Amino acid sequence: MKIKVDHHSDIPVYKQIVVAIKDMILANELIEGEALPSVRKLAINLGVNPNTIAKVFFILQSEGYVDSKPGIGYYVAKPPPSSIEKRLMDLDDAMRRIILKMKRFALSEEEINKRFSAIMEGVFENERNRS
Amino acid sequence: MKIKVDHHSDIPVYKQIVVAIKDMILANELIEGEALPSVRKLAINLGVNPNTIAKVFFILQSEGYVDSKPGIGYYVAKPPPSSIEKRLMDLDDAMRRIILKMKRFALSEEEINKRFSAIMEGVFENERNRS
Amino acid sequence: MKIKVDHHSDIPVYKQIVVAIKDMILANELIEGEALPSVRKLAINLGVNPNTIAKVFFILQSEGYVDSKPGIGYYVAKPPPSSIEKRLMDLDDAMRRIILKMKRFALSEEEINKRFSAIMEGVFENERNRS
Amino acid sequence: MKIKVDHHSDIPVYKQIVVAIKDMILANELIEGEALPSVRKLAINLGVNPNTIAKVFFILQSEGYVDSKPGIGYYVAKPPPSSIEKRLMDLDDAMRRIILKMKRFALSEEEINKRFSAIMEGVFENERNRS
DNA sequence: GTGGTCTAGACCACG
DNA sequence: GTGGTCTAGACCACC
Repeated sequence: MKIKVDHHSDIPVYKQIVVAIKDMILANELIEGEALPSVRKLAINLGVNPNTIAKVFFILQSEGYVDSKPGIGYYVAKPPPSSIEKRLMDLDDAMRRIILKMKRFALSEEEINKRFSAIMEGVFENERNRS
Repeated sequence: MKIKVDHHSDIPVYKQIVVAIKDMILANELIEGEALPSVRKLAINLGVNPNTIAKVFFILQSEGYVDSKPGIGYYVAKPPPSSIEKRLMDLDDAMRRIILKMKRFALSEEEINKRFSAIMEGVFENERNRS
Repeated sequence: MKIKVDHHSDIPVYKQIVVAIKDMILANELIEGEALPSVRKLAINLGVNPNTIAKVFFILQSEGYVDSKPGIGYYVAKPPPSSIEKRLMDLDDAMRRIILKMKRFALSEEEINKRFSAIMEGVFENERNRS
Repeated sequence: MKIKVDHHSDIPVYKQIVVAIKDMILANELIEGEALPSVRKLAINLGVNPNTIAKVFFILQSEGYVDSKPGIGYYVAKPPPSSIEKRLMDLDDAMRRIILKMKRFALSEEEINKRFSAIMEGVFENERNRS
């Protein structure tokens, strides 16, 4: 399990890991029933304190993303329905905020469209080349 | 000077204010040479401690966005050239990250385009109505 | 870590400590990766408020001299290259200013040389005795 | 009367002006009996507050560098004897401190001598060319 | 324990 | 009035 942790970010480490794992589950990169790494292993793997990972799993469990089998470990649960839609709306909001900032910096509708297209180009170029 | 401060955000108050003022300068909403509100007044205005504002101005000054005349007040300085370009690149990066997340959640290129257009629609509808 | 702090100097305490630590790093008396004393301990050690030390480390970090691992402590970073050269040029400038003052007080080139030699004598006498 | 005032220095403006005028007197650039500019004129000239200049003159007078003729103005007095020697010892001290810093940054006696000579060269080259 | 942030309140120098 | 500094003390997140 590969998660980038930024110790200098304002977002606390445990939150970074929580959303990273949530996103893996929502993106079906972790499938229902799959076992999560042990607290200790993940802690070493990510270079953080085991307490931090324990907190992460506690939060994920309380929000219904994972189940615990005491003495054995944690398993991916079925994510709450509509959680994916909610996540997408958050992304929409984030996108809207960025667009508003660009607009504030005097970028025209056209210029913003151009920037967006350039980024999309970069993100999807691999697929196109492959086909 | 109107700045929204969220005391419950992970981003510390002083940083929220720093970027808010930076963006006002970069967006030319504050123009070079203009006087900023005094530390104490802004502190009362935003409902934070004067020390917090002092820290904000200290950082803005060390980054070259404002200049202080001790005993008189703070003034908007000429922002380092290319700082606006750098800011726009940061926004591009943020947008790219959002797009990648959407893609990861199995949205197709087309679907992402649609979402983006819908947001742009919302942001620019006023202008279009006016014309 | 021994730093002399003069509370009656015009130079603010936090700046005195900043340059003292910077110079230790530039002089390789603190080596890269070495842990610095904790904020609280150094504060007690130097007889100043923890906030003052926090400010010191904040500045040193923003200038790239140290790195923080929140919850663990501060560590000496690799100082920006050429920072030592810049420091030496500052010293040259200071020396030039002194020489100009002496000249202004009607000291001849010869007399200034003599004063300089006398000082050098005092500074390096130990070494010479040893050899 | 030309004095450089640095509003961003840690040394308060009034002190900067005090030593500047003291040095002019010690260097005989202002001679005994000469009239000093009026408080208001000097304030405008240097771009500082008249109160600051008043304080400067007050200090200079209390240290015996100037006399006041109430209702008329300030005049250069005979500087306290040996004040010039004291000033030179201060300069020696400053020079010694610089040399010690250089030594700390691993410069050898030879290297320091070289730097000093280079600076002296620069300071005295005009004279030599003239002769 | 550590760093990071914030508040409250004080004093100084300067305008 | 202004900025600049410092103290005292608190709370949080993280190790």
